[in-house]
Amino acid sequence: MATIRDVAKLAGVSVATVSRVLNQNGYVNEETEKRVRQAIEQLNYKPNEVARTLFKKTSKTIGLIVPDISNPFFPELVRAVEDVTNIYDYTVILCNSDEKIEKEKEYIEVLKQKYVDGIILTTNQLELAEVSELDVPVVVLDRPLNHSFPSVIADNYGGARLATRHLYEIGCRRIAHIQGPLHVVNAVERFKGYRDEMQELGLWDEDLVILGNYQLNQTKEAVLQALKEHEIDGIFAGNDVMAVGALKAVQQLGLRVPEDVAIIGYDGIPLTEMTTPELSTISQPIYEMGAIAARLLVKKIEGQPLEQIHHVLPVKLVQRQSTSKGEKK
Amino acid sequence: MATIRDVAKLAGVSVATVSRVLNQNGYVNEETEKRVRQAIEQLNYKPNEVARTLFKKTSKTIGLIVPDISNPFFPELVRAVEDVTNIYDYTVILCNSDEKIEKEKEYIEVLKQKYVDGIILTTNQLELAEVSELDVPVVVLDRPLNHSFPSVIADNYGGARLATRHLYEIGCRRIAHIQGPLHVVNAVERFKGYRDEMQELGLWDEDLVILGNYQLNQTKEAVLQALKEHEIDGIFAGNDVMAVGALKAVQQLGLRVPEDVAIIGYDGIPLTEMTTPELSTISQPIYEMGAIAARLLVKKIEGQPLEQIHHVLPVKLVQRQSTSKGEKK
DNA sequence: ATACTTTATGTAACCGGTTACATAAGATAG
DNA sequence: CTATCTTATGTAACCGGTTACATAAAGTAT
Repeated sequence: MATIRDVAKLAGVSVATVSRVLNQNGYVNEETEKRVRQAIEQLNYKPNEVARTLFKKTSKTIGLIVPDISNPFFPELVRAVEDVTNIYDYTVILCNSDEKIEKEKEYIEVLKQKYVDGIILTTNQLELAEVSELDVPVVVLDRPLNHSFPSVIADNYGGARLATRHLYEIGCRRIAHIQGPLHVVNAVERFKGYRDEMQELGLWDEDLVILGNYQLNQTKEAVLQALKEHEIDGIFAGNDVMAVGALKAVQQLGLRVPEDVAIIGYDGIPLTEMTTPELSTISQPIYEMGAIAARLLVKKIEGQPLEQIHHVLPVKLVQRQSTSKGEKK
Repeated sequence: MATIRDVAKLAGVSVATVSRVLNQNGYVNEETEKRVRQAIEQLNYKPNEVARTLFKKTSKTIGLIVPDISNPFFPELVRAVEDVTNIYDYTVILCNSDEKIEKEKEYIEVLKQKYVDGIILTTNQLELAEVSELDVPVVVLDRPLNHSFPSVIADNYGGARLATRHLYEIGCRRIAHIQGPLHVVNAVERFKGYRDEMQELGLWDEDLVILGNYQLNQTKEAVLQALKEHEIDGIFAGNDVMAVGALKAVQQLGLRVPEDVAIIGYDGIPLTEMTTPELSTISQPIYEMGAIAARLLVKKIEGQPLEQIHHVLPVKLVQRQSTSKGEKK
């Protein structure tokens, strides 16, 4: 691997001049520049990014901490972050935290030691104190953390009300909710939206709340149980995977979707189009969320002012077969 | 941020001694070590990984190039790589190539400039010449590239024969194959397995080969077309997503799965359990593939000998409802 | 003609670690 | 008692870039 000193020697100039050519700053004579570029070409010289990082304290790398890339909600988010940061020449270090605070802390430490320029965090557990100690730019994605960092989230509460109301409007009156893990802020927000809407509709009944863990099988079992114990004609699942679990349970009991039990999920991942019947869902602008977070982070890194710190993106109802009963209004 | 010199000053020793304490090499007096550790504690000193990288030329970082993390086959693979490399204290830079040779080359260049210790490549387009110029350890994952690098792949050819034979055994005689993109080596291997098995069974008919692009909608359209033009009672799809496309097409025509048309996919992603009927598939040990590749890479980086360079993992038939016709044998 | 600005280039310190080499005291061997 | 080894520590070069500062020639204003 050729170094800048090799180039300098070959071109008959000092390293400073080569550096000036590379970075296009300072004064360099046209002739000299040509010679330097030739030397670079000839040696196939590529500047060492690590040396540059050490001096400049900026690595053109960002950290992205997600709970689990295998959760089908995240790949698209990650992809968006990668796409956008790449435009600005950043690479992405991917970290899976499994929602474990210990892993998050460890990763943050490692990322700092590697001089990442910024971090996008998808978490809801890290304490304000911990995170604000960070001296790197941070953007919080998908989970409201607190108000000191720029954030990008979707309207969980509103989406939940929308889903609940939709089930009501197609005729459901005994609407159950499969709630996600209680330690996940978004799951709680969605629950609140459901609860408030149900109360407003005068349909609230706490027996209709089913606890899920965002996984297929556990949800299916929980829903089987619930369907046996309570009368239910609509299910609002806290995410799409749990909606599939509900679908499986309903079908297993020989009930029809949506005629006997209508189902709506949450997130709008591609999976919802693959089931039979296709699942209605509250669709979040997943890619856009990632893209906006990435843009915010880049701006923050580059010291540009942010016009808007907190972004709450709208969600939208996507009605498919699982809530299309014809006209039972 | 405290540096090693700050620590040295506070502890009243030289930087060399601090370095010795940190790296546990060379001689250090017990008393001295205690003082140094105290100083480290007091200053909350964390060694600067970049400076270390510059000198040691190893970054404890690897690059992972995949076609597209949004393709549901890859998240689990990525997760496995992350899990395993993390055990050995590596972090992972994730790169999406979209199977574009230009992006791959760019990423490889950037990764090298960042002194990554190794690269895991999921590609089949990069020429031998290009890749062997790399002076970093490389492991090829999921796609056979050539024989100069360690590789981890699953038995695509065998899996395809298995799938085809399975359809035959449950009574199908007009077995179509949805082939993946022709530039993807795996897709071609699967096609060959299908073709050879069909020929051996005396059922080969080239009209039964449908070209898919690994996507849902295009596949569905192609299958609708094929079902109208040809008699078909079994479909072997080149991946699971295309199997869902086939399922949609069959159902849209009012045909029953598996009674009228049996369907089997390939990959074994979680999606296959979420459809109705659940999809039979050829299951690849996805997580294991990623884990093995990661272990190979770490070994290569650390200069350990590899007992085995090329790993071809077995696949297995997972029979579910989409190929369970009762006993029409 | 003098003073100041612009252009052009080089020297060397710096970023924050690691380590080869030098030095020296105490332990052990012959 | 001297030679050699082990233990302990420091000095300074090094990794490969960037840049402050110095120097000087050429251009421009007064």
